[in-house]
Amino acid sequence: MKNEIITYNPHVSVDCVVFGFDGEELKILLIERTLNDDAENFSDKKLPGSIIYEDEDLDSAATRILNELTGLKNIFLHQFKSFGDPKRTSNLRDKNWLEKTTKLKIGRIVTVGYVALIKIDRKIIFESENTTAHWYDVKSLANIQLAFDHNQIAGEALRYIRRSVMLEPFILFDLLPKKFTMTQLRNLYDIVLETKSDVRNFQKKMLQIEGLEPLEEVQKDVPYRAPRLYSFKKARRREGTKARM
Amino acid sequence: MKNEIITYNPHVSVDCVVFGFDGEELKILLIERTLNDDAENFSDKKLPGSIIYEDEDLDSAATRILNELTGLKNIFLHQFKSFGDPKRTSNLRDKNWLEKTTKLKIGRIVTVGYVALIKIDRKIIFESENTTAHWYDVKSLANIQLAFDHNQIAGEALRYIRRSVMLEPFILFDLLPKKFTMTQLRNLYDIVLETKSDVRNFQKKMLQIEGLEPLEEVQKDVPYRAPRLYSFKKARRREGTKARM
DNA sequence: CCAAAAGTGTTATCGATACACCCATGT
DNA sequence: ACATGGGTGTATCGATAACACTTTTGG
Repeated sequence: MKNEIITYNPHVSVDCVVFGFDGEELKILLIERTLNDDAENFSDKKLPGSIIYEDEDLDSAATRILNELTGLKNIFLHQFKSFGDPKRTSNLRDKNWLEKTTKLKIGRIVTVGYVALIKIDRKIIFESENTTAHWYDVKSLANIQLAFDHNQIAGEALRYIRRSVMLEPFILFDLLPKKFTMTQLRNLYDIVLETKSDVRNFQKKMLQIEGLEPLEEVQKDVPYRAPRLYSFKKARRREGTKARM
Repeated sequence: MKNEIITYNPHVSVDCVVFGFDGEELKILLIERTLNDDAENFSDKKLPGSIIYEDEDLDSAATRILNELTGLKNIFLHQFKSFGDPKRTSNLRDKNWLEKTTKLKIGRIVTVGYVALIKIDRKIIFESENTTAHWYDVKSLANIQLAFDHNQIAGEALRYIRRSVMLEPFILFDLLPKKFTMTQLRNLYDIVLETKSDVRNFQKKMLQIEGLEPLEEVQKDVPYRAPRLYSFKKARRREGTKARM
């Protein structure tokens, strides 16, 4: 009876989809997962994520777990969707890995998805005890088979980010260094939204954003005309824009 | 040890925020909860929701549970946010009620929030064994203390719907009868977004929506000039609108 | 004929788009 | 001097916003 409850009762985890931008490609932070076992040795990739603690809020769990797996601190994580397909943990590798690492018999896991946009030069602990974290091209996700349903989760996260960028393009500044050029910003925008922006129109549109300021400074060491740098002093996030008619 | 796991391990529930519109006010579907008990007799209100089954997807659980509690079928429920504050079930009344109704010792519950917009004349089973469902003014939520964190969940649902209406005003047609007047549509729009739309501009904007069609028919039995009726033939939901520049 | 709500058009402004040439720098 | 990417302005179009009088109907 009690045993029955244990398997009945789902566990809850969080998974963090962390995006970065290296100037060329949109990147996603993945963790290498390895299992050395009587049955099998394998190594593949997954999103940073784990089971939540007993007495822990979802947001706090996401922050804690991302920190434990990557060393990242003070990351603004935003919840975007939960995933609860009962078969999402039924792959045999996933089952074995879960039992080894959690030491629990786990019937099913409902996971809460979080996204973050971070500067790619943030210090990440790439190697910890059992895990190594690395940046991968978001593009390449189509060819990588991630653990669990993490391909699906990453895909939903990307769609979520796209929608957010359309509404509030300034969130892209989180992915860029403190000082950046208009071209970098435009490349990023176009990569995320899969668009091709016109250089002049893009400039006009971006300069309307409160807090985006041109600096009296240009990029160094470029083999052509040095582009101007910009920075974003975040004005308080504006309140819910109301449509009026 | 096993016992420890039982309390450690959170349960997962879904809660459904169902909105309707009676022509005057935005309404929310709530369920009366009663507990008659040695300790206390009380009665208050909550969102329709319950613990998910072992082998059940979140979306299916939401559909099933809403049906069980209200008789509603074929309702399009949309997941909008999950709530996992460990204290969300710690109110004494909520604890007692949970133990009585679920017959489980429940440590904590993470709940997944769903919203639906439905026509208010849909047949609802207002009385079932332990529950009675009724429509309440959304306005009045400020003065009703719902069970658990359901005030917060309802608030987030409302904000979610507002954002959705701004982006895709045609979702409002789900709240209106098959034939409706422009004034009804405008009232609804303004109630949801807390705006005051200009009659003429509103008409122009709405008539751009593909699928919204004026009928050769007017409302009957009104003590003034009879307004024209409109209907919405849903063209396939348009695909993700891409921003281009 | 009065009260109540329906219906209807024009103008001004703003934001979005399309588009091409000269400029600064390093080699 | 040349190759590379940087920087800049104008004209058009469509969407939004402001705004007021006449029409229909029931009582």
